[in-house]
Amino acid sequence: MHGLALRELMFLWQLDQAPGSRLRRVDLATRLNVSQSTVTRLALPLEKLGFVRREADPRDARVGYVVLTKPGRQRVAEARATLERMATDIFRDRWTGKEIATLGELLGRLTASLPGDIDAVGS
Amino acid sequence: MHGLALRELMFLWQLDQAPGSRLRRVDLATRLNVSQSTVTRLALPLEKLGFVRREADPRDARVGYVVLTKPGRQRVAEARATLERMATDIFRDRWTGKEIATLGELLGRLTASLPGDIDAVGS
DNA sequence: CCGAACTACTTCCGGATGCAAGTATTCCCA
DNA sequence: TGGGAATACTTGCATCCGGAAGTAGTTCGG
Repeated sequence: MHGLALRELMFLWQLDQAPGSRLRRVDLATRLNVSQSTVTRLALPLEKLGFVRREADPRDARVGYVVLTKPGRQRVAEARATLERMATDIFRDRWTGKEIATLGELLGRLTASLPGDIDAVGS
Repeated sequence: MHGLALRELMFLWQLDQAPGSRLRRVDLATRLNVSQSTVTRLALPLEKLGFVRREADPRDARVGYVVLTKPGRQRVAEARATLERMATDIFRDRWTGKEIATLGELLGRLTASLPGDIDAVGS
């Protein structure tokens, strides 16, 4: 049918980068910059597809881990590869390494100096 | 209660910049980078608040203009002022004019070279 | 002058998301 | 050590949005 939505790839990718391929749901939410509800809802289909699996914490019954399965890791590798190809196509022959670095640095500083919510423009 | 949402300000702002303070709904959608449905829905509350008014085209009965009213223009001016204060606060003492210019130029080139839809990552 | 193609707009539908409320569990201190 | 505060998570609700479908009107070729 189709591949992963970008946000699903980011979801799996974070797990792939995490030690033990596992993350608490709160931490995953933080790293993805989304709410906990979103993590809950994103996880469901990925569990059904067998890309992630739930695990409980033996010490703290509140926390639920999301852990990347073997098929999940395989899937991330493929998706990352095609995403990297896309990125390469975008930048090759149009951007120098220095320009990319500059953009990255400026964007980092910009997000750092931005307020959390600029949605409401005072009356 | 509260002020305008950012997207409502952009809506009114586009009208303010347009010749005659009026725009066809399609063109407004294009300038705001949103769908026509969104323009329809955004316009409704703004009409009720009296910031914009509908007008028909005498030549073409299909098109509906959105035109900025006098209170609307007043409101845009206020909101723009506070938005500019916010922007000034963000950049002052942290960014040089040259850095802002560089960021703007790089972002422009980036969006120009980006594909429309990168939401699906091929299987 | 007629109908097909096109255009402008609205409405309906489904997807995505955050927040608030609810549940369960753990922490901490008086 | 008992109970309020804090934490992790899920679910319900409201909002926002784009695309498909529907309506109305215009254009153009034959």
